[in-house]
Amino acid sequence: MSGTNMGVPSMLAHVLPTPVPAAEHEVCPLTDVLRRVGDKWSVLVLTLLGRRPYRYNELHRSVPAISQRMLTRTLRSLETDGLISRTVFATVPPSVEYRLSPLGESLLGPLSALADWAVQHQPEIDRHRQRPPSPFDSRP
Amino acid sequence: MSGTNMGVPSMLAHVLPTPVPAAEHEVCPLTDVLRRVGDKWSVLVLTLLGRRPYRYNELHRSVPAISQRMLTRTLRSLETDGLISRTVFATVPPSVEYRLSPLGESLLGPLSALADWAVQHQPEIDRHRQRPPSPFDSRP
DNA sequence: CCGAATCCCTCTGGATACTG
DNA sequence: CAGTATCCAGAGGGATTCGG
Repeated sequence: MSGTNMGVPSMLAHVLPTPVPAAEHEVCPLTDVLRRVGDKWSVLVLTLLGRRPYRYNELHRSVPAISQRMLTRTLRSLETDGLISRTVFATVPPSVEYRLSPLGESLLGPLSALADWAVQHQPEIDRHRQRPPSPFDSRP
Repeated sequence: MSGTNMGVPSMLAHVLPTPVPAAEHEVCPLTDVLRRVGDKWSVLVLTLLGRRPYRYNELHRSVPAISQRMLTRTLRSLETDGLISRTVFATVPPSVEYRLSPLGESLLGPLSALADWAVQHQPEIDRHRQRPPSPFDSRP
């Protein structure tokens, strides 16, 4: 699945219709996914659910920093996109189980590849960020 | 490079210190990259620069929908993180060339894998999104 | 040609309080 | 237990204008 790196150039060709993408608001599927899971909490939740199913408060305890509001919103949107499933058990008190859908599981692979890249190159990125505005790289 | 899917669970383990990540504002390297490149224009610019170097107005012509302000901002931040390089040629009129850095090129691989996933599964996601709030999946 | 500066609007996300 | 409802601050992003 495109795992083998065949040389870098134009590997993203299929998401760039033409050299000049033309139309108004580009709907790039890649950017769509990036923004989808690029919010503050989705990756964290997906990663936890990648291990095992969780119940709502169980997730909340595992990620104390998230507010109830944002946890709910994150779970709802992940469910809306079909990345996770939500099952209500009509017990007393009620319990709700969240788990990764097959679609969500299939996303973990590519995400993991990106995560590998991230941890590997973060030092280099950080070095660049802390570098002052650069004394201007110009050539006559 | 983690391309082979070894069974889904805990593939992102290295970005999850413990089951309970603890501290205040989690600094997840993966989320950091996702947000970095998940803005509106970065992927598009990176993809173009993945083909060949571009000059400023050349990029602007290739992506008419982007404002000068956002193009500049996008290029600046990509440069700040070391993903692209900026070279000023002191000609008249002046010209500025942007090109992918080696770091930027190394990112295209993982991004491309995610792009493949995106185009492959987008129909399924769209089907889910258009599905009404679901008649409640509950079990006693 | 390659930007910087300003204004303004929207969307994200946090705090807090309340409910079936 | 598993959420909703409100309010509010800050970042993202567009339009427009000006400058070296």
